[in-house]
Amino acid sequence: MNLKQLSHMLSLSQTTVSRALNGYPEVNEETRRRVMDAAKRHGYRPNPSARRLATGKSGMIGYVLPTGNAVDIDPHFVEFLSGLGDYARSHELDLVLSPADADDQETTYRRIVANRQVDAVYISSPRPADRRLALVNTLGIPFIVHGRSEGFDFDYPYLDIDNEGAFHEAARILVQLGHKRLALINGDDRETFAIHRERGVRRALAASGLTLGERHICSLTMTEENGYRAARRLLEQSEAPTAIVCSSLIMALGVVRAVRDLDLTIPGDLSLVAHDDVFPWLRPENFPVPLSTTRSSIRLAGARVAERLAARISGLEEGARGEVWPVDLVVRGSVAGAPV
Amino acid sequence: MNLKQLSHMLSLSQTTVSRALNGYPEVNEETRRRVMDAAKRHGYRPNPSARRLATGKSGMIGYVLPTGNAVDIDPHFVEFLSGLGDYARSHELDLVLSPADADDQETTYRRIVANRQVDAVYISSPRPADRRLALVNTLGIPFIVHGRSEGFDFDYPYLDIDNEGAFHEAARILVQLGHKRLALINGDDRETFAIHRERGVRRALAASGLTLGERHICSLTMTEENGYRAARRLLEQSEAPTAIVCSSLIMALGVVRAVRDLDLTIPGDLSLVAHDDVFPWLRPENFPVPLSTTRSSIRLAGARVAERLAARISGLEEGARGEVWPVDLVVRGSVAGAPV
DNA sequence: AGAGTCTTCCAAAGCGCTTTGGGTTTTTCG
DNA sequence: CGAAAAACCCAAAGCGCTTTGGAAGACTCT
Repeated sequence: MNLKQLSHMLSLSQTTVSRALNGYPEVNEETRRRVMDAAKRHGYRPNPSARRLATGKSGMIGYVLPTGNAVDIDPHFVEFLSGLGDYARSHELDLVLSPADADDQETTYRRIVANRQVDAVYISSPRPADRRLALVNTLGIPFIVHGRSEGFDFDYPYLDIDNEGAFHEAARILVQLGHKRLALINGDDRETFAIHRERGVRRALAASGLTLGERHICSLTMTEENGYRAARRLLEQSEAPTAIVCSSLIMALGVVRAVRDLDLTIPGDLSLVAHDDVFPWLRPENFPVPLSTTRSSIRLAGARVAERLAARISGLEEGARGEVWPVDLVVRGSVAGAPV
Repeated sequence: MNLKQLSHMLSLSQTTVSRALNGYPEVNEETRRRVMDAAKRHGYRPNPSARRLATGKSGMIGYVLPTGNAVDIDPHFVEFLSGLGDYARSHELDLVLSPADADDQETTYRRIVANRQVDAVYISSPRPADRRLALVNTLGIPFIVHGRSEGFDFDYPYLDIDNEGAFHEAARILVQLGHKRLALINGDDRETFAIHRERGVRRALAASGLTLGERHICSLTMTEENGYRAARRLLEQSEAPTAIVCSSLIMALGVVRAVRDLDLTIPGDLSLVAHDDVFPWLRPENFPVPLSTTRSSIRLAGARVAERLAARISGLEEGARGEVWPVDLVVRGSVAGAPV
């Protein structure tokens, strides 16, 4: 059932039927009703390929997926996706993942824009002066960044959590509890979120005249193994920290294991706070010692990004509005006063 | 730069240029070279929307993503995606995720097929007599199932691992080590993989005249917390198992925690084997006691599914070939003889 | 040399929709 | 009551590609 058949069936022109269906004003309400009705009754759905060719709009949002043999997709991605998908579903938006060589994403961005494959894109895990941002900005496709970049002379729309504030707060509490030697187990410090977190910790320490020593900071991809290694390295040195702030729950698993291997205890010998993105399958309250966390649902972020993307596509949102979400600090058993 | 311009520029008809570019035989090799050359030089890329409208092919593969407020996307998904994306990239295939109400995926399948949005789809986490399978089969779109269903009177193409064999082997080893009371902590037993795993364990036990008691089997979604709960329930009963076979590494985390809470040890009091899908961020050899596993890379499966999907799209693969991958049993420190 | 066969190319007809640029009616209003 | 303005509808021209159905010329074969 296509437009031609439908319009013939109604003894109307394709123009009128099309207009009626798309809500244009120059059609009699009575006629519109007739058309809508017939369309529904016959299950008419405009062919998206045709519509696309005619309008250039695809009704899809895009994401360039960095791939490669040595490239691992962040497990956070799937949670973000849950939220995104949840919103997208209710608005009949599809998501197209365009896999790209992790070292050359530009080609792919250019392709999907040139081909008008998607109406908007989102960018995640941005770095300072991230080239993807500059690119997408000049290409002129609607976009939203999940996270933040830095060092651009233009503004851009983004959704981020207050990483600096969260880690500032976590560190502040620890300092208040008497800890003088804090350590930070961070994610890859080429990414902005990690930089912000470090900044937050440093600022909290500085407020009490403390510093974050070179040997008290680790930046690694967020795996259990790296958490373990970092913790071993930190805890086996002479000036071992009495508190650790950790960028991920998965790394925290490794920290806990290291602490055990070293016959230390939490929170007796070490206080631990980690960031929790809220995975359904791993919850901080279920750690051997309930884990204090800075918490922010990455899933909600996904839904919000989708929402804003949809708004930008339909022209409801304009400009370069940045949105920063506050982060909860949830104190559980893993923090205590500094050992004497 | 479109076809019209290019062909005008070459003083050829659009027909000829199109044919030259798409490798049709009825064009002079000399001419073809000229065309190809000019196309490359001017960076001509056929408009996919137009091509789509004309051919009905989209160059994309689809996946219907079950979503909903209470629906969590399996963290395995992201690993599978890594593999899929890795292959897709090298073949300029995009993946479109169509979010659907988890309770009504049929509508979405019908839509993407009717709209010819994708050239093929894959289906994951199938259940026995899975309706999606029957649907997709009648709709006539190329597809591949990752996993297996059961109870259909038609064959279908799939890629699965030998879940039954893997768990049979794991249980067999444990029995050989003298264990008489085995337990199984399984995933959601409405899914085929879980059924197969249970079958494997039962078969191994039966071979030695043992059985898997009602109280020695748990089927839950694969979270750390559920692993913990299941283990507690199993280990606190009178006829506590001396060995557990567990369907996921994430659940195994919970098992380990439970064992500790109960002041038991692995492998002294309990032997443990889990299935490992090979996550980059959580490795069995890094468990407190290195974990024995049945191992199969879900990422490789993703790549293979993409490969076969591509083959089916281009007509290189036909029929309903099923492919079952063997699973490695990797024995590490977490298994030992049954306690006396 | 004429008939038949390849080879090489083309004009034009789709694919199914949106949108432009008018035409008719009908309504409004001085 | 006649003219200007709305209201309503249509034919046809795209969007950019693929593919059908030939046509023209070059080659082969008897």
